[in-house]
Amino acid sequence: MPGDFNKTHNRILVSAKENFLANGYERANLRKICRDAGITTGAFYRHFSDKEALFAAFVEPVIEGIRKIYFDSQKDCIRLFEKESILAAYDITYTAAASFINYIFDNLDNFKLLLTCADGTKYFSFLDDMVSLETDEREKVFELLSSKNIKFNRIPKKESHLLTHTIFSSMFEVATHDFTREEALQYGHTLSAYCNAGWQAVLGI
Amino acid sequence: MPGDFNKTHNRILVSAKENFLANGYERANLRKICRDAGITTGAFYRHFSDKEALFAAFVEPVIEGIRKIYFDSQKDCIRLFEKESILAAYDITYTAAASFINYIFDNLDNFKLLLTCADGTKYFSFLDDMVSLETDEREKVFELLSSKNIKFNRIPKKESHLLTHTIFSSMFEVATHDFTREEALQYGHTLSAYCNAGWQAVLGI
Amino acid sequence: MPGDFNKTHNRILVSAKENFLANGYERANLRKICRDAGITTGAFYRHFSDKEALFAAFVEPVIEGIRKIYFDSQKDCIRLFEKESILAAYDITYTAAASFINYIFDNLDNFKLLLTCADGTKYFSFLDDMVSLETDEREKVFELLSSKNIKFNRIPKKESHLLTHTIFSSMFEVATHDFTREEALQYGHTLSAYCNAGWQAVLGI
Amino acid sequence: MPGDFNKTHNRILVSAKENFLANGYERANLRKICRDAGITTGAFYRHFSDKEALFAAFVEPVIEGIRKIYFDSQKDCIRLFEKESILAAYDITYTAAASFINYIFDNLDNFKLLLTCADGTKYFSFLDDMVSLETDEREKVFELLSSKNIKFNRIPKKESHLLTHTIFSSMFEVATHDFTREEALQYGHTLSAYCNAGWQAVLGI
DNA sequence: GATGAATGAGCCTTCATTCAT
DNA sequence: TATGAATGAAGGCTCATTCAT
Repeated sequence: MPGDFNKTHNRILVSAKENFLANGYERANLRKICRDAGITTGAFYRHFSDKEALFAAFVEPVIEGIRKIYFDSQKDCIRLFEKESILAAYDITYTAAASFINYIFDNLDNFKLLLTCADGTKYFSFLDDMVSLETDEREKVFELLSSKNIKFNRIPKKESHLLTHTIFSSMFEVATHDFTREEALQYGHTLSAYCNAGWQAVLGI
Repeated sequence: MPGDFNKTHNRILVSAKENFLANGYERANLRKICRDAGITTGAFYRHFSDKEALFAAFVEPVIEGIRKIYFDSQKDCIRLFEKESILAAYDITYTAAASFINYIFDNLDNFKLLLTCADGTKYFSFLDDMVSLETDEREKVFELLSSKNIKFNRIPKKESHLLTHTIFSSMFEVATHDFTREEALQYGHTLSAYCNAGWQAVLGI
Repeated sequence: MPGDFNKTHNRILVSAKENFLANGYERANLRKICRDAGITTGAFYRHFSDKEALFAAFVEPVIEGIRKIYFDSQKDCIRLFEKESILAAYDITYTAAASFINYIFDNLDNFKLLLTCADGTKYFSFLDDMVSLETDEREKVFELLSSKNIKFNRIPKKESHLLTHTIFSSMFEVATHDFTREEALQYGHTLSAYCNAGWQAVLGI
Repeated sequence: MPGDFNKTHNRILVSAKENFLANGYERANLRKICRDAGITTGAFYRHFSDKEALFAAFVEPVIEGIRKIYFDSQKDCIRLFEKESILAAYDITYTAAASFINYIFDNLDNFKLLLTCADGTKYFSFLDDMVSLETDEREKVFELLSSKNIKFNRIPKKESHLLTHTIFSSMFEVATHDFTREEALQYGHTLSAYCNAGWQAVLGI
């Protein structure tokens, strides 16, 4: 048996995805994953260094991916805000939301794993990490506004964090609530409107 | 030591809370909980029928409590909406948020357990259950609006569910982000403003 | 609470009988027995030295009783055989069976305990002990027959033991197969006929 | 030691047989069984799904086997009885007993386990199940006799059950009373004679 | 390179009995 | 004398990982 490395590798991934999705990282049984993949446990360790590395294979690429999308849209946002106006920045959230959602749907299962099955791995705080990222950016925007002498109701960073959590958690949840891509994109629009209105009400701008 | 039931019981609770908070329900080790409480594992079972019952002792009372508060404020909301106007109903969200947050802070650790350590117990879906409750109520309000011939942009139930998730998850998160009660109450106000504006934008009323 | 010793003692017995009958000696839970009896485990040890002593309270008297009945009927049997004939001895088995069965029904629950719930106690071999007793007696009868020059087909002691087992086990089983006393007595007659015919066929007398 | 599956498997079986025979199913300690087999408890579960499955490995094959033998000899018996006479049917019991006893001796330890160590498993009622089987068959024979207008003393089913118990229990007991195969076969003959005479006496035919 | 048997610490739970109060 | 909390060893079972072959 020449054991086509790639074929085996893929069979492991297929089996692992199924098992992780069904039971979560911790409750998923590595030996069952191997059994379902038609390999031995020993063979597994030729493909992945351990259970967490297997999980990482699904999750790390999309973390990278979504962060890249985030940073890009963040840059756009800042640029727009500086060159044009807050309103333009608000406007761009619709596009940003669509980018996010499209990327999520391009990698749907991986996001399901990341968002609902990561308990017990180092990725458990993914969402909160994204939120922290955005909260920090938002603080910078607040500084910018202040430096431009634009009056607004500055809220504590803690509040900003939780309000931000709102957007991200809600956007990612389309992955876990059986939305089609179309429904999700539609929802992205609704969510942007909702959040933009919310921020305007809270900040006064 | 002849054993004072209440003292031991409390020591178990203290130790359990610590361990559950630190590791989550499943990873928490019952024997360590006992060791930390200064008793043997055998003694434990005089106090609780099993590990899940121990967890339930923290969590069940506050589930009951918060549901009661929810239903009460829901009734108020409907009454106001019917007797007066939507705006009055929007207004009441500030009070409702305060009630929630106060209750959460009256039972802070229990909510931390419920919200972040319940994986592996039957309480894991608490938040989503609350959201489903509220989503159903919201559907009823939509019907009411329709029956009153009030024009609004009715959104799909799925979207409503996720938007609703936003509020609850955000409110409960004050329990897990080291807010003081005052900060939390202040945030409750902000969140209400944010969400009210959001809903108005989305529904068009 | 003056704690009427006898009342408590009886409550323990009632509870124990129920629990032993339902689960057998080993699987019966002493703390449940105490709970059902409305006493504490500590109090129990004032009444019985341990779990086995509690079981013995049911079982030892009837072991004594049935052995006495056995020895009495055995004596009668020998006497008859010596004074009269083998046939007379065969005849007396009908009376002996009736004595046994009546005694069993006078102490029905105790025999159920002894016969079906004694696993894990020193009484587990009660039936076999009875059989051994009778087998030894039968050997003596065989000697007697030989000494009288009565010809018969002497069978190995081992066979005698198993054949004897037949009678005892079958007789005791009326206790555990929901016979009424009348049905059992009737069966006792049938069984005697069956066994007498059997022995005659086997021994040739 | 890289582990030879079959060797280990056999070591487990050897150790398990010893421990089950010595202590019965429930009191046998799985960890001791493993220790005696020279493996860890974890290794055990590669070979058997649980403790009961280990016990079943001994016992299930011989339950199947003895039932097959029973049904075969039952068929022969009915055929003979219909084609020839009751007497022929009585005659065949000698052969049937020999078949049983030979099969028992071909699987001696397994029958010891089944007959004396099965308490706490689902096989505890094996003997009674066999008896019920035979009692039902006997009822059919009674019907047949009636339909042929053969006069006989029909006894209650309850009595028939207990009388039948006699044969089976006695036959199986050769497994647990240190008979050699020859002694047992000899005893099988005696027992058949005994029971045939018994039934003739009781039924009047 | 692949196998798969073995590891071994870990898990929650049970229970007859003891003994300070 | 009665209480009942506590003992503590034992029970069956799980599982990611290792390593001789």
